[in-house]
Amino acid sequence: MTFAVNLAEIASLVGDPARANILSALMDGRALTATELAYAAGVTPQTTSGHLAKLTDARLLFAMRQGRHRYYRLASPLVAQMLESIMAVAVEGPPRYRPSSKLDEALKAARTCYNHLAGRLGVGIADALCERGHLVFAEEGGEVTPGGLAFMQEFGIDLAAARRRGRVFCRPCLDWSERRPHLGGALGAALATRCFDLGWLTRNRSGRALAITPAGRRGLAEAFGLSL
Amino acid sequence: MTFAVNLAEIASLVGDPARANILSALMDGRALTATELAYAAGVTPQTTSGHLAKLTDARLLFAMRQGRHRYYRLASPLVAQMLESIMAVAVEGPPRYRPSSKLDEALKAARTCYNHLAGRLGVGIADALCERGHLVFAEEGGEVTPGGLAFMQEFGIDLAAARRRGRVFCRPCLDWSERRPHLGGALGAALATRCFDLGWLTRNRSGRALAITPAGRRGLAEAFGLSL
DNA sequence: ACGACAGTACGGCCGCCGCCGAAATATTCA
DNA sequence: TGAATATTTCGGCGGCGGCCGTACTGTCGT
Repeated sequence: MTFAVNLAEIASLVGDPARANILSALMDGRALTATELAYAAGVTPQTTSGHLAKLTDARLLFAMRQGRHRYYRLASPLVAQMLESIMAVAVEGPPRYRPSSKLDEALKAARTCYNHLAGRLGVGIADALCERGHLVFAEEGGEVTPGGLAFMQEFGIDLAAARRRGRVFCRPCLDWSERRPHLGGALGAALATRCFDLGWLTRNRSGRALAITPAGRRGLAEAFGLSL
Repeated sequence: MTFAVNLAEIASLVGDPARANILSALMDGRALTATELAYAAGVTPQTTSGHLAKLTDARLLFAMRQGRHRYYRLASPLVAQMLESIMAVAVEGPPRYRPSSKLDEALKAARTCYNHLAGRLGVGIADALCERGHLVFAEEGGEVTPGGLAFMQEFGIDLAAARRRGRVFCRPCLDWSERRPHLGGALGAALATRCFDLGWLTRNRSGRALAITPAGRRGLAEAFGLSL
């Protein structure tokens, strides 16, 4: 049962609260320093250092030195996908007492998921795209229609660059707060990037929650018919 | 950080070797008794009982009494998907010494993945379907073409019943041994069931590995052009 | 060169949790 | 009813592993 051994090994790495916090903080695809992660994990830097070493050894994280800092990021989209799928199970979990903090509320509204948009915003955009026939999620995996490609192009997305990334182009990604799919993959990432470039969305400092700017409010309403 | 707490909670449940063995044994979607799972986990029934209680409390497993037996199965396809995604990360993992046992070899050749086909067999079938234009996995999620639907119908699959299941109809599922997608979702399950019904495949006792019958060898060659 | 800061080893403490043996409860079969 | 089997509960043992304090190695700025 060598496979199950590996299964347990990876899962137990995620299974520690401090490490789960670290991974969770990296879910937006950014790279953070060891000290920042120590703060996110809620333990001392020494302890964090040990955790980071374990996660890096297991190839869940990738570290790059830059001066006297060490930036850590998730090793691959596969890792982000794994964390998402665990989240999806976790929120379905036992009917426990679940006090929803203000932070959680912000996360539910709009956040990044690895590098694409999630939360009510992400699902809303996906819904709008589906409704207009730009995207088909219906019963199968997901596909962009020719009309959808044209729409994306006009929206300012470099489709050729997105395809070149080597990642899955269009992936439905189960949103753990909305329990419905939003747009992932390279296209989802490109769409998110474009929204940032347009100044429609800004990252909350130290968090995955996103804020929608006034311009974003207008733009999203016009482009996708969203009223937020 | 209430979300990360749940993340760690679920992951740590999977992170114990005994429990990972249990979950792994249930990955084929069947329901097994506590004693069978004790054997699979490699621990005594008492210990297993404790593990099963934890997994059931967390809604990873679902238990149903039947006489003096208690049958346990995965609580939902979501759980199976989570386990798959952890596996996917695990096999990409560190370049450790990985002795491939005979059992592993059998698993790599053909196995069930929750309730559809995986391993070289599963990937081979998916490839054949793609090659003939019955299925499109290329860059996006995955979709069955009209021709594919007709093929499935002719193959003896009740498409209406498959659609009614409430599950995703056609899902690409990353094969952790082949590292390429095979056919999952309700359609994948229906296809697997049909192969069993035709007597092409038989389950290995106490395991997810599958054996291909002589009739199966002929049938798979004829229907999908597979030479195994 | 020196101090400040980021990050990393080392050592010891402590608590959680998995493990089993023994025994209790439940259900079937004779 | 009584024996057999399936499963659970309880109690105690043992070890792994996370935690921090202390101390060491780099790297930057002045």
